[in-house]
Amino acid sequence: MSSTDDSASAPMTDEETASAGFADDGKNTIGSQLASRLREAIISGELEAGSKINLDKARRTFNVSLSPLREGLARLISDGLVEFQDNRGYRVAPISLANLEEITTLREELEVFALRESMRIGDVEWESNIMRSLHRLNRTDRDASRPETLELWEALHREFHLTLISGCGKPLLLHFCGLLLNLNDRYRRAFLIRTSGDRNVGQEHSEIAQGAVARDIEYATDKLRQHIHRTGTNLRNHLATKGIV
Amino acid sequence: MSSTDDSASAPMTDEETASAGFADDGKNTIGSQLASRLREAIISGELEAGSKINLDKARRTFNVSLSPLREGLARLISDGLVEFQDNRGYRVAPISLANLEEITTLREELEVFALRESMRIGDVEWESNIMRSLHRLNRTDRDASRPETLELWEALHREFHLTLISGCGKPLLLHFCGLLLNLNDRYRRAFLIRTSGDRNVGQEHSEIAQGAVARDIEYATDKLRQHIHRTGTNLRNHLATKGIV
DNA sequence: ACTATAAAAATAATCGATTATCTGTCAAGG
DNA sequence: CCTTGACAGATAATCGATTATTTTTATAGT
Repeated sequence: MSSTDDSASAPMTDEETASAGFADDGKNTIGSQLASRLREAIISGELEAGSKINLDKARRTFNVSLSPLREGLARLISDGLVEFQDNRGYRVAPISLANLEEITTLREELEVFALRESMRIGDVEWESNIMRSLHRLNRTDRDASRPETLELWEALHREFHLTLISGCGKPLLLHFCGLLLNLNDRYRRAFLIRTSGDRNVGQEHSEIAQGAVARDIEYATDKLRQHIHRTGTNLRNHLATKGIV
Repeated sequence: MSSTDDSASAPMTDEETASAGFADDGKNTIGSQLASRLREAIISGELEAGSKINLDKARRTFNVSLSPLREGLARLISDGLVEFQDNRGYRVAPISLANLEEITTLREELEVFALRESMRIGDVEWESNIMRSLHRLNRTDRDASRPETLELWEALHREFHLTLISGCGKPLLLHFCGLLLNLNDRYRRAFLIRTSGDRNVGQEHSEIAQGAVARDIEYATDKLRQHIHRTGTNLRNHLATKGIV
């Protein structure tokens, strides 16, 4: 919980926006910056799942000292992306079929619960945010050939799912869902070059969103559950193809 | 996830058991030891909720250098017991009525789900562990007048609840439940000098355990949910008494 | 008096070097 | 041959000092 996070913040053209005043928000200390860079490196698969993280090598790679490096790695432990053992250092959290299935199951439980709660107590602001996130997401194509497109889509997708459940008024629950989303994204970015042809993900998102703002609890939660489940199934098949147990 | 944890480990008389060989398990590095000590200090209320943690003062108090101190604090962030902000340091996570209610709600959702899963796929080993934990717990009195008794009971209680759901085969879920249990315990130790007179907690635990090993899903999950809910209600009243919002 | 600004103190973050621990290798003994 | 133990190299953990940032205090101007 807490800690200066970022990932899919808000608009902002790109850079530090050297214009108005000074937006102090995000990545300040070296440790924070490293956490972001490492998180991205792990989720994108740049750092191989299960591989050991040599501190000295990493120190040189990122041009930093040990203290902030450890600081950054420590944060990724909270995210479940890095594992640690005393005197034996850090390693990128491994991936497995069982892990993917657990993530999918828990997403079905927690995200659906959070959506239900959001529909129960969410306000108009929440509704509006959903429609905005949906629009942004659906206006962005996920082109496998261009990685930068992919990253943008991932960020917007994550944003959409989090916005959907942001009305639930439960910080801890949102935290858990955010973690699961993170973990799940790693699998998608590693194995899903394209979504399976029989799905229209854009429409799935639209249906969920519309059900949510219409407060049709049964409809919306059903659609969300199916959405999560399908993604899980797809990913499972891709994993199987690559022979991962 | 991961990281060398301890809290309510296993038997062990008390000390490091200077007898047989060398049990390398737990608290090795200074950072790990600190994490344990700090965790205990926070849960027990020794470190006041919401208070700032001055690094320099803490460094002198615990007779350590900054590196391991930060290391230890970083781990407690994962536990949700400490909050952090760039350039502004650490503070003990605050407590509030809303927070307690969320913890209770999530425990009802997650622990009950984990129990259901455990009953579905748990093996005989799991059943046996439950009976053992139950017996240990019920043989231990919770005497408010002696703090050391209290700590032992807390450890066994935590152990019981975790054992109950340990058959679910879902590491992430168990991790979440462990966090929630931690957070919840802080409230109990801070505000529940004695359990309310109209409860027989020992019997509640027995009923849950018996239902679990008998694989009576409806009965066991109902009892667990009620158990968690009652604890939440009790704590809420105590908080209200002390004027905490 | 009240705000705004600047200096000073307190505090957090980082660095480079040192110390402790682990891991693999190789030789001696069985 | 296989196991055991000592050594050496690699790696992680810790320290003390330095640098950067924030917070407080003091000062000047209105």
